[in-house]
Amino acid sequence: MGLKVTIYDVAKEAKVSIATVSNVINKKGRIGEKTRRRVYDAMEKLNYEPNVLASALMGKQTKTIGLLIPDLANPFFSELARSIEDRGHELGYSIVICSTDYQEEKENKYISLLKQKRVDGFIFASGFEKQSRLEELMQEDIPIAIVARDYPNFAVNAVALDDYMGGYLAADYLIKLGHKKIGIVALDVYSNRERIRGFKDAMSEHGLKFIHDIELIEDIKQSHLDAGRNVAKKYLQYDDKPTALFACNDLLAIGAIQAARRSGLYVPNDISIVGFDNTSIASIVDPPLTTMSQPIQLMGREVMDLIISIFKGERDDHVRVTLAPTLVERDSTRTI
Amino acid sequence: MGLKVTIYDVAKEAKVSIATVSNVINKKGRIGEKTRRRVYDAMEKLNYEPNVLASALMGKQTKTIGLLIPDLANPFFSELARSIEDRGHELGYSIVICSTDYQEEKENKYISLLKQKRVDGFIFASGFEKQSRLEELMQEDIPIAIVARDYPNFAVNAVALDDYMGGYLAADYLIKLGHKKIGIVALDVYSNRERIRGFKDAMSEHGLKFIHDIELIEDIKQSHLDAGRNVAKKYLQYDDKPTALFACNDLLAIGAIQAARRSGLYVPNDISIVGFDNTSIASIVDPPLTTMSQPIQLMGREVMDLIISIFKGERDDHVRVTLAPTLVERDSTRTI
DNA sequence: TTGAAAGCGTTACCAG
DNA sequence: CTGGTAACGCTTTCAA
Repeated sequence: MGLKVTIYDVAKEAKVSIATVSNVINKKGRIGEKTRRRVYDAMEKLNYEPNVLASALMGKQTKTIGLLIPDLANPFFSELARSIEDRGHELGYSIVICSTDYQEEKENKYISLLKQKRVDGFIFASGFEKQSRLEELMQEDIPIAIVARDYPNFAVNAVALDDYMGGYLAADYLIKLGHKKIGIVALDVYSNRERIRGFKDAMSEHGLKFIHDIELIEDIKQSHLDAGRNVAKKYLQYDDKPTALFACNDLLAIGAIQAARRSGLYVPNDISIVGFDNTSIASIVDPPLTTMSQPIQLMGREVMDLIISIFKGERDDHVRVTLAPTLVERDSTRTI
Repeated sequence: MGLKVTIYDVAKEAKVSIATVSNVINKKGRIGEKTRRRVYDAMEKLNYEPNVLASALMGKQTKTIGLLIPDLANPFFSELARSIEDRGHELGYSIVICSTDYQEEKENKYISLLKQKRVDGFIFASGFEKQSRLEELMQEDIPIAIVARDYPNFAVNAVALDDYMGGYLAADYLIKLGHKKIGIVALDVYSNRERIRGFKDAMSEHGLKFIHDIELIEDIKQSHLDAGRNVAKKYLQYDDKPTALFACNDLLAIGAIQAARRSGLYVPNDISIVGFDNTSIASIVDPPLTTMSQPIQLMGREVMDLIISIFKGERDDHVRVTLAPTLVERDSTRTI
């Protein structure tokens, strides 16, 4: 009475062949209504659970997808992973999650491990991902999709945020609030650079430009909180200090708020700060953070749907889904 | 040149039988040094990756573990999942994560799904888990381990926090700070009740008792932030209001801080607040939260090691690992 | 409409 | 020390 009931047991119980059982399970071929009933009853009675391994061996899907993210403990990625998981389960897929810590070595190890386990495909949620690694997988005909990260000039299925637009909207908002002297707190990664580009363009359109050099944070692995604090601190030491700061993620923004407070400045009275991502902590901190919202739920859903459509062979061309960010206004900003 | 290189290809390349190849892979039997080399060379040359599915079909492990948690987007659980994932990977296991949202229905669905996929075992990180469901799995001889949740009077492998001690220590700390009138913000779940029991006992030892009735939050699925805010608000409306609040998790504590602020009270000057869990948000909020720390890293590591030891058959008795919480003092508390 | 038999890629047992 | 060969549980022709 254990795990050991196989398709043979069901066949015997229903007095049919295993082929028939297999067919009714997979709804294939034409099967008499009576036999179908008998088979279902037998499965029910024996509490039969098909062995996914065996059927996967025969070429069917494992119904499992590998998800590589930089760090599951980071709220942005855990929320994203959750939304991917949700949509995956809806569609009958399990997700195995691997945190790469932005390390190429780990990434290679996980990819190889998951390949051996015959996952049906990979979702890469930002991180290290050498382009060559992706190309290898595509060569081997393993479905992959990218989320929350863009590979410019590389044909790959991806759903990404319109980072440029996010930066543009953030700038637009701040400028409308009357801010002219604005500082940037950002990491040296592609998405952040895009956001800055959008931000800069919006400023230009209003005849504004940055009064201080932008210093990108190069060590991506360090605490974003600390990094944000440090960069903000520098800005606050200028004689001609900015009246607003645009931080390229919420953690950075919170670090900036802390830096301000430590310099005896009040947010938003003395300085406005806008973040990026709208992770759940944005509404928890004090003051609640005005931030550009990434539609995390939607992104998760979209990548999942994207990779499924690849499974189904619905596309051999490559799609790039671009989602629009929206501004969520809270209390870390004010008119000047 | 794809995924399709099998043990047969390796055998042919190395001019040996597949049995020999299998043996060198699994380091079984005695094999001549020369043939071993030839096999290794062949595997290397062909870029052979063993098919885990096939070997699992033969009774070997899938090297995959199912992890059921209430909600991956909750920082406590994402941090816990991360630590489990880390230890798992070190030991060669992949983790498939399922968020149950405290719903029995989802839980059943995931358990059945993962059984079909032949995971080697289950880790249950709190949540719904009917005891009967666990018993079923144990009957079927599927290894299971519990983490961050205790089943009193039920023989199961578990690593849990000493909740009673956590409550006791929190009370002890607050009392030493001079607080006598203390309120409780907690959920109506086993762990929280234990914490309160410890808290109460510590108070008794000092001849203290609660001046207001404790109202547990019954709707566990609602936003903890809101719930904390509401409960705290009630306390703050009493004429004889408490000078300190003990919240049974960090989110609740943050809700309490917000309630205080909205009533025009300053933390910690007007009221001290201590949380529980020491999730990463505890150090981010303002004021940084004094909280009982759960050793999340250690818990993850311990459950993983526990379930592995079950795989190895190192124990047929049941173990309960109990970890001690420690107080992390930040700025949400002060002497009275 | 149903069933027999040939795989899928491994491991395990038993000869040689 | 090495190699046949029978499983493992399922899907898929191809006949009947």
